[in-house]
Amino acid sequence: MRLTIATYNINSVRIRLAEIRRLTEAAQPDILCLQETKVENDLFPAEDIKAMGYKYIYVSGQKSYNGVALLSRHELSDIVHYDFLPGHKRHISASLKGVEIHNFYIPAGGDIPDREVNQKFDEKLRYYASMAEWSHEQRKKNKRMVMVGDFNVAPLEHDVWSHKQLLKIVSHTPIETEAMAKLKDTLDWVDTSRHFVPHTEKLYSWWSYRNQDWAKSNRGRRLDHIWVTPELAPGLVSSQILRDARSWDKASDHVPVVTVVEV
DNA sequence: ATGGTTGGCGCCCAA
Repeated sequence: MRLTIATYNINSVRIRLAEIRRLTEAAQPDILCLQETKVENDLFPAEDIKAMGYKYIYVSGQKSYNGVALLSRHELSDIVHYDFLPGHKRHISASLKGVEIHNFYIPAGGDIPDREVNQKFDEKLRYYASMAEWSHEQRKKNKRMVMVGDFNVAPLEHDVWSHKQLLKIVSHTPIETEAMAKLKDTLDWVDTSRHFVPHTEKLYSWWSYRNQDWAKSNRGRRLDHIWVTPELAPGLVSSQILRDARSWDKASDHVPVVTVVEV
């Protein structure tokens, strides 16, 4: 079976329905993983999403902040919510044809890259440590897995517009990129975007709202990721970052990442 | 070096 999986930080699901529709028409994902839905479960716009062809909807939401969702054309099983940071709805997972799909919204970490003075930065690093511990445990299960989401870290030199200028900026500090590398090593996760694009080429999935002309300044970062376990890598067909989505009407500051894999 | 914008909520917080 050929599976198309997309991840999209939509920064409020209720005001971004037109953008979700555009993505579903452009990429036709089987499974669409959303982050920052910013809505409680009973207020989730399920009927609008179902009208786009996503009959199966699984959500873990809260008021105002965070919130994740899995939208699927196929019925999923084994819905699980991890609670790595109590009170924050940042994870939902499910299975399809023996493949586990995990959707994460990893904490952004605030502005100051010092865990002693910034509790949010400490929470982010602890979140990564919890994920690494969890991922390491999965070795025993020997399961095919996909992990997607807004990981809020741009790991490589060319995942940011200026490596040198961002080394002290949260999302690209060495302590964060090392935490992500440690997580990646636990299961030898394959970064599907970089599987198809050389590490020497600039690649971004997020551009700040605070730039007057995002395309002209092009100060992007690659914060959104789709990883697969090694046994799925031979089945990878394509992976694309939908840069054009940044110029859609009422765009999110993130754009979707879409990976096609034979499972 | 600083500030810039967006969304949700409600006169500020998080990103």
